[in-house]
Amino acid sequence: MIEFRLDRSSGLPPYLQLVTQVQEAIRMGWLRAGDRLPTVREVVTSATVNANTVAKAYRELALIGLVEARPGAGTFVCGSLGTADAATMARLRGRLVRWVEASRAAGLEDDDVRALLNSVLTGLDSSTGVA
Amino acid sequence: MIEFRLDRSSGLPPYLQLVTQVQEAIRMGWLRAGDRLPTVREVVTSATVNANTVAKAYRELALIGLVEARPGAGTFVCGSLGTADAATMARLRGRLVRWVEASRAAGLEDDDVRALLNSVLTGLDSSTGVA
Amino acid sequence: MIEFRLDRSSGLPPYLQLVTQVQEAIRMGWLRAGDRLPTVREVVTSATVNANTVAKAYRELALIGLVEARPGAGTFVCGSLGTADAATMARLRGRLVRWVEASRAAGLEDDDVRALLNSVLTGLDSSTGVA
Amino acid sequence: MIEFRLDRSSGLPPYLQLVTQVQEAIRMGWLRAGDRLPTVREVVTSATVNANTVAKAYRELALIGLVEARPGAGTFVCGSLGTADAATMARLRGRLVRWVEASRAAGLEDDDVRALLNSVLTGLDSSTGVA
DNA sequence: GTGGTCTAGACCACC
DNA sequence: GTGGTCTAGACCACT
Repeated sequence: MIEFRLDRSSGLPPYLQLVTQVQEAIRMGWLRAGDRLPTVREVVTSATVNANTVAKAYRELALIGLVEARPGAGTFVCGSLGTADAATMARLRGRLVRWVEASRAAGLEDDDVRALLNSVLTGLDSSTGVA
Repeated sequence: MIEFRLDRSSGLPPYLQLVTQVQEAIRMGWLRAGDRLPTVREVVTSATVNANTVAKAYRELALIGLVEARPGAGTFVCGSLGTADAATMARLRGRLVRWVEASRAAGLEDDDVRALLNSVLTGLDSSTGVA
Repeated sequence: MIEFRLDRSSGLPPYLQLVTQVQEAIRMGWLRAGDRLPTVREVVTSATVNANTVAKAYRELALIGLVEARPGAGTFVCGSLGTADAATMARLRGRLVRWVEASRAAGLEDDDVRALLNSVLTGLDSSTGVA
Repeated sequence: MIEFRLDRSSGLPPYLQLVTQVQEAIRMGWLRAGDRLPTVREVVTSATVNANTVAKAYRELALIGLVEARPGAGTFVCGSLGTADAATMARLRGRLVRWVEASRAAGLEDDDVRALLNSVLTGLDSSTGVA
């Protein structure tokens, strides 16, 4: 069962954090079609957030088609966000874990690591500057 | 000179996106103490954003102490976000670039890549589930 | 400018009525890309509905991609629901108007007319019954 | 015997869909006074809906006076929703069928067709806009 | 002034 | 018990 963690200081709206975490869990294969999400009321108590906020997140996931709400029964995963096969994912994850360890050993904080990945993904290069 | 990019659909408030981008540029070494940020007016035209929004972002950066506004002259970087030395950074970046290439070759989207890094940074593992 | 009409006794949630009416207006060509929807607060006063309800409807339209919300500016149509060309639509509408007139002359109420269309669209036939 | 079809994504509460379908069947002449509705249990199995939901729909129909529950025997149609005589109805239906065929040939979807009828019934005209 | 989000609490529909 | 909607009112971000 997925467990939500809300970062109140991130600036990202709580309901979007919930949406993102479900998407990531599906991406990572932690949630699969048929799995049940925690009930709105469970999230309310575990994440100290308002029921409407959770409902909004679930509804948005339902609109995207990732999730299906069955009143009286719960909310169930019904879509997928395709990544690679399990073996490939494990290999990539292993390489990434080692790279993160090296980065941390070099003194990088998590935010530095994220910034670095961000710059690589957006094609920004240290030689050209930012443009 | 840093060039800002706003993602209207990210959910993150524009002014926070500006703040983040300056921080990342400093982290990456693209901006150093003494460098001038673009004027509010320049950002307004290049990023189609309201002047108040840019001013708010600069004010926030000044509060953190990363930036200093010199009336009449502009806004200048005056702090740093320590990472590693240039050589180490280049090496780490090189490894990361190759890893990203491998990930993309395996069919991963940018969001998949970010989710994967996120899960590694937060210590979440595919074997343990989400907790 | 579209004007909303809410039917409190229809059983359809008010926010869905708003969504539907915008969709229909776009379908009919009454609203086109670039047109502005009434502000949330305008709808609140004209349709005696809560601001959150209107916001929910607008947000749903934005998620579908039919509409774009520009904070501080308003909500604007940015998608289309393709029907036929204007001439064809006018011809079809003309035939339908005459058919409706004939139906009403025969004593049919609006609900009868809708039921008839419904049965034709769903392929139900008077000879086979309902199955 | 009427066969119910529930559209889970329509936003209309299931019990109201059942009510509407009985009304439409009566309007169309598929159900007449004395006809028996399927038992609650039959509907439950055929339409994958909860018994309470069916019971609620039947109760609603009884309140309107369209239906009568005879304990131990079943639920029977006992009212009518007057339309025209059979011959007129057949003629109108025939014209409508041809019109729908023309509309579909022109590329209209069912929702387009419904929107068009709606606009004609409510007296909205493409020339006057929406008011 | 614009839309967006969050909270609170109520009621409904469904299982 | 489940999710869904509506209301009310507050605060935020943006133009």
